[in-house]
Order: sequence, then structure tokens, then C-alpha cells
Amino acid sequence: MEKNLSLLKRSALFLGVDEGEIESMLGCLGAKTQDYGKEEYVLREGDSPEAVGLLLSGGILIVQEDYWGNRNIRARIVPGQVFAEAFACVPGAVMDVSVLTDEKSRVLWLNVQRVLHTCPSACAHHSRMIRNLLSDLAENSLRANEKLTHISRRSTREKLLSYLSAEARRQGRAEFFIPFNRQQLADYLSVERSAMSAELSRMQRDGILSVDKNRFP
Amino acid sequence: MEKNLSLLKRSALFLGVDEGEIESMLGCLGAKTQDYGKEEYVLREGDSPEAVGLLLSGGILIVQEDYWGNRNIRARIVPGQVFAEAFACVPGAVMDVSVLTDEKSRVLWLNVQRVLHTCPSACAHHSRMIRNLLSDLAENSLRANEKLTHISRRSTREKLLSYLSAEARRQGRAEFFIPFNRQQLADYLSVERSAMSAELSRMQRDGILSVDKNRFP
DNA sequence: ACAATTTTGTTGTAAATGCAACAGAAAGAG
DNA sequence: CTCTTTCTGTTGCATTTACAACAAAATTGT
Repeated sequence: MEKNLSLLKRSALFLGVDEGEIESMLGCLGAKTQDYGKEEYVLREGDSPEAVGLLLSGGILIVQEDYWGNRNIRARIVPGQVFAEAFACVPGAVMDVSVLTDEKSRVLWLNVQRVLHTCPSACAHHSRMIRNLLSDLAENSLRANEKLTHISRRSTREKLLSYLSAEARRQGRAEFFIPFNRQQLADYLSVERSAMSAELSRMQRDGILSVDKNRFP
Repeated sequence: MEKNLSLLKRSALFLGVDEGEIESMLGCLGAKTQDYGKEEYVLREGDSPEAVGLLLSGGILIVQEDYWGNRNIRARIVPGQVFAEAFACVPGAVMDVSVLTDEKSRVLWLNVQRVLHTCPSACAHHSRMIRNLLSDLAENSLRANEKLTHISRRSTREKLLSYLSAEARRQGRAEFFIPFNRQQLADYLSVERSAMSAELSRMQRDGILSVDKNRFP
């Protein structure tokens, strides 16, 4: 659990809360961990989750599937990040996406409704948690906006460039890794995998970038 | 101002706050109104707004323009709605979109940082405001998600159907109006206007829908 | 190390989209 | 009302993408 605590301390949700306080807040939030195997559903379209998930280890994908199994990847969640917070914060909101693991994962479920509905003075840390949740939702909104920037581009090449330069900027160096394989990247950018592969080849031929598996440049 | 108050009372930000309290909160938030002409910038890409905007009258668009003036519309804000809240809530966040009026508009600027940074007990309504802001951000996130659903569709027809059925659902009846003209709708769905017009014609010919200007079906 | 499975890149063809140009309809100005 | 401007739909053509099928490369399990 020590390892988890250090992860929690660095997560957006527990920002500015020291380890001792985190433990008492976990009780307050009815925290429960749950383990999932590889490629297992964590939440399904149609669910109305009451708790937010905080990924402790592994990796999960937020995906949407249309009527004929065409899959669109909304985001990849890495350890320390929170998911389903918007649905958990809007009572009765029905998920139009599913959450599933990409690898063996462990999730910490936090019932934030308790924090939202009881008087903030009931627990000294409630207001801190609410403000952290607010920051998280705001950042979540900025991330969704960023994805909209990528997939609003008209051509596959522009989408790739938009995504890759954002990723390079985020990782803050010339060499960077992307958290997707080719099929997942195509599903993330809403393009066709083979066409995207071909485009990546042309971009390398044109000297715009170089790529070795998931390593750019 | 009475008219404004009744609008504010119905807005997400002041939900559950009665009129008398709203007036005192407005002082607390350093509220200022500002008027804008038709097609005037309210915020520009690169700005880091410190206040959230609440639209009192008129109509505004959240847009993103790429290097060659290709415009993408993120959302249309109608009176009572809030905008730029995610940027205002993440200190230092730089806008990657612009906000401009579609018609003559009046905006109420609210400095929410004061509410976020001082102790919640300083004003009895701070915690209410924070929770309302949280709800608003969560709903904002759901709306961004919804837009992602539309533009992730592969074909123009699918994008139109996804958007139009969502709009019909939201307005809760068979007959509904959309808040965009053809060019704006194309910019919203990231497709080409003339191709979209042609597709709308084909869809009518196929009996999928009927459309008269902005009225469906 | 080998076989089986999955992932990735390549190619050809059909279909869809972007673009440009234009004409009719609608809206706005005087 | 008339003229001007803006908006919308239509069409042809060049370009791009989706789809399917396949081969090469990499990964996994035994």
C-alpha cells in the first residue's frame, strides 16, 4: 500500500494532501480496490457509475463502439489518472463509452458523491477534494478539447502531425513514445489503419519524421 | 437587471441560489458586464482568461482556426450558458480556441478564482458556487464527449445523423431547430460545406429526413 | 528454436471527399 | 420595390480515403 500512497500523493485528486490525510480521506470516500485482467471491461456503455476510478497500475482505454463494431478510442488512462469522473459527478448520467483494460490493471474506486452531497465542513478535507476534482474536470475538458483539435483536421497526415506534435510537446523532448499500437492510434484518430500506415511511410519518405515502432522521431 | 437575474437563477452556475443571494455573490465574484457587436472577438487564441464568461444575451461561437484559416466550430453558446470555464479554472492555461460573437451579445464576467482560492467559509455561498462550477465542468465534459461522438463517425452522412439525432433527443420532439447555418454546421462537423449540402439532399431523396432551412424534419 | 498468432506495411480498386465554379433563393440595404 | 450581398444547392474533376487481400515482420507460447 505504500507504493499506492506515493502514487496517490502525486495524482491530481490528492494534490496537496499529505499521506496521513490521504488515508483518512480514503475511508471517507469508501475507497475499494478492484483487479482486472487483460482486455476486461471495467465499465460498459449504459452504466451510470457512482464512483470515480483511479488507476493504480496497468493501463486502460476509454472506447466508444458504433453499431457495427467500429471502435473509437477516446483516451488512454495511465496509473495515477482518474476516469469516469464526469459521469460520476452528474447524477444519472449514462455512459456512452466503455472502459476496458489494455493490460492487467488495478483500480481504486472512490465514491465522490459523499463528498459532494454532505456539508463541506463535515470533513476538513472535503473542500480540498472538491477543488481537486474541479481542477481534474477542467483538465479533462482541456484534454478532450485537444483530441478534438486532432480529429478535426481534414486529412490523415494533418491528424497525425497534430497528434504527434502535441505528444512531443507534452513529453518535452524530441524523442518520445506513443502509448498506442498502430490499430489503436488509428482508432484514436478516427482513420483507417492501413491508410494511416501508408501515410506514415510517405511522411518518412518525405523526411517529415522517422518512426521505429512506437518511438518518434 | 431583473431580466438578468431570472436568467442567472436558471443558469447552471447559480443553481439553487435565490435572487437575493445572487446579488451578493455577484459582488463577491467581481461581476462585470460587457457588450460586443456582431462578429466581434470576445477572447482570442493565446489568451489566458481569469474570469469565466456567462452569456446574458445574443449568441457566441467557440472556434478554432488552423494555419490556413480553416475554421472549426467547437460549440455554440446560448444565453445562460458559461464559457471558458476550463481555461479560467486551470491557472496559466492558454486558449487554443477563440470565442467570438455570432450576433450582438452581452457577457457577464465572473472572477471565479476568488471563490477557488480563498477559504470556502469566507462566504456562505462559496461552496455552493464551487459545486455548481464542478457540475458545469462535468456537463461541459459530457458535451465535448458528445461532439467527439459526432465527428468520430467516418462518413458525412453518419456525422449528420449522429448530430441530428442527438439534437432531436435534446430538444425532445420530432420537430427541432439547429442553431447553425450550413457553413457553420459543416465547420462544426469538420466536413466540406458543399459535400454536406449534397449529402443532405441525398438523405432527403432517400426519405431519411426532411429539412427546411434550419427546421427538421 | 519452432510454430502459431498478431501486428504492421503495401498495393489495387471502388467509393467518398475536397475543391472550384456557378446559379438560384433568400435576406438585407437603400 | 430594386439592387446588392449572402446563403444554399448542384455539378465535374482531382485527390484522398476505405476496404480487402496479402506479405513481411514481430511477438508469443511451447
